[in-house]
Amino acid sequence: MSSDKKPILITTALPYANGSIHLGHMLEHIQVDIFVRFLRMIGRKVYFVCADDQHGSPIMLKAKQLNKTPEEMIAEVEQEHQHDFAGFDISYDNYYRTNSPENQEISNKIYKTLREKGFIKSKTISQLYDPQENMFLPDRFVKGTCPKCKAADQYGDNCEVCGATYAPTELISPYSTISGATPILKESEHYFFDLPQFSDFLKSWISSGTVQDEMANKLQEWFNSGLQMWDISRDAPYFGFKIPDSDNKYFYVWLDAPVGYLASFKNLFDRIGVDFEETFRDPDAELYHFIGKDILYFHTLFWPAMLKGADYATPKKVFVHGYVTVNGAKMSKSKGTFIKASTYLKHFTPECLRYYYASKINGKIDDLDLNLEDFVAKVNADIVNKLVNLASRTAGFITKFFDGKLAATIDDEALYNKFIHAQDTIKEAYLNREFNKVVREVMALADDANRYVDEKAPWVLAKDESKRAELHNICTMSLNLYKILISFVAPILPRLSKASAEFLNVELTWDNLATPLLGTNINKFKALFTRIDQKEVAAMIEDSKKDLAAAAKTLDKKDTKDTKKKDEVAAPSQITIDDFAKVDLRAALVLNCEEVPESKKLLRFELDLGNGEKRQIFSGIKSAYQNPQELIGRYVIVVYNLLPRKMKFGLSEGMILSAGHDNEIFLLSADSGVKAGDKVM
RNA sequence: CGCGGGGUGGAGCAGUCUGGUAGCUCGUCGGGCUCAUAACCCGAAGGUCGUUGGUUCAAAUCCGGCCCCCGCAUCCA
Repeated sequence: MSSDKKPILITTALPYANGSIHLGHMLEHIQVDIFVRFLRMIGRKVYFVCADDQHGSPIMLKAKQLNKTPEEMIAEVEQEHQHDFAGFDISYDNYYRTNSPENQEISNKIYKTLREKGFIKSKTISQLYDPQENMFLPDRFVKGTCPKCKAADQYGDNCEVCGATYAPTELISPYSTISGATPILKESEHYFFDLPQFSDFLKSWISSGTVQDEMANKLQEWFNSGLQMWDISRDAPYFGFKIPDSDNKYFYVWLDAPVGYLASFKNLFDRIGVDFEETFRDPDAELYHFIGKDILYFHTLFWPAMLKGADYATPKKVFVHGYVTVNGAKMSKSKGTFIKASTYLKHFTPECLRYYYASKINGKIDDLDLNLEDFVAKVNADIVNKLVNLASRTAGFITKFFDGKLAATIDDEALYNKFIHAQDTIKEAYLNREFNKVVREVMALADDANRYVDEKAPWVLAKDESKRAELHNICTMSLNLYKILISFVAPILPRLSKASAEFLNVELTWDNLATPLLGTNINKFKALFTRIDQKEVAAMIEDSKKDLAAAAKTLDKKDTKDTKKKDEVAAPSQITIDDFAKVDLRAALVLNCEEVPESKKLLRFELDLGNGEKRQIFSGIKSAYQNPQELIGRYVIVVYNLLPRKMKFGLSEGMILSAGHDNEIFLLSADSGVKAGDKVM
């Protein structure tokens, strides 16, 4: 951390205006907030900004689905996002948006500069085009049959069955996932950012300590395979900024998204009278980005190259962190561990999660496991039993016997000094973003403090009138230790520290850390932190399940709507007997059937297809069969010659016929007399 | 050989860079205390530090092989 005079410019990654904030996002925002609050506490000037990322095809399409304009939708989402972050006490100096005049202005300026300097090339490319929706299709909106293994319904870029990668144009019988229409090839002129020209610059930029060591290999991999030209334009219709001097071309969302950082700073600076250009033209500007490991590519290649090319300051640090897992596994919607920020806040105060995350944040890129049992234990044990207990167990004496006034001396200088000296270790840990060290250190000290109280046994002294002075000193000492500890964790627990400051009648700053509270008055002690209960965790999980079930329902509705539309377009066509003969249907005996715990729809079947042949098939009918074991022994009808499909939970070798409506789907079964392996005719 | 992270008493983690008696919190058991939000203090049990080979007087720590887990490939037949 250099040059103490310069303000530090800090960002969190911009959440996409396509969904809600969840506990994964919160890891980043809480982490940065703690860092920022600490920097402010030691007197550093910090500007901390974020924004919503609001452009791109997914936004446009989702808004359409919801029957809203993109502008309406992003405004609503932005409000929800801001509300969630505020609920966690994230102390941004500004939360802005990419769909803003500032962002357009800066994006254009950067683009024009890059163009003037010869970093923008144009090239005509052929791309799949949806003739019905009149739009070019991004890879993820094209599906078709894999050219290698002939598996059906594969995405435009790679096959999930055989793992092959290919261009969307190679798909056999491709279709648009938006309209269902068959895409056609259409030519279009695109603009490219000439990233390879920045190869040398990027290598030295990365090796100058801007990213953690762990990421070096990953980046090296990209250099080894050679940097590619980056397509920064998209054809209309597109929700974004029109490219200057172009006809119907728009900036790709990832071009203007990081510029959104600058836009947010500019919006803030214009309001508070800081010179934006001067700040960001200064090559020594202390610009720090915090990001998840998924968007490393954009932040360590394109973004610094763009800034360099446009003569802006490049980031000094890009801090990469891992993901949140819950109870050791990826967040899962069906398990209810995909927890939205707003859902969490209905059950717990932000402090609990802030503390838990802090206790595990180590500045590395490891994934962080939110173990819900551990969460409850740690919050209660550390915050309530140790830390707050220190105040709680001695404050009463001060109020009762000394009218709320603290004694005039520190009882145990050595112990007091030990606490004061810990500040160096703690400061260093904060600056290295090793909040887990901060927490460990503070808890070790809290143990010391509780031990001190125990040894001095103030409750014994309280019974002896002649020992009033001693009692006074001990309780004063204890509260002073509490004051130091609570100052140490103030960036992590802003609410508790605020309440404690009111209780102690003092302002908690880093500067007055070593100044003991002597002879001053404290206020009557009230419970500063409420213990949490495992039951509340269970309630939160239930809430998450409900929440997402509701979301799934509305989505399903939308899907049915879309399907209907599709059906109207492609009128029910008739097939020949030959077409039907291609489908090999057979009866099968259910040998075993069980739930797939991680899935919200699937059951796993083990089937006997006759002649000793056994198969595993997944079927999405969980909703109608709460007790899958009851299906064992039944005969079902199976599409025998369907290509196997690799699913998240294993290989599905065929398809079980079923029929249904809404979300309820029921098995078709065979009448008695049928044997496993019998053909349907 | 895609990349990265990890495997330390029942659970969650520190220690690994800079080899030198294996540590913290929770949980369990026993004891103490009763000021405190069923909180606090003391003690005990429990680990061949994934596995295997090597370097070394000495390896959780350094080097090589192997095994397992997780994330990046988003719930879908």
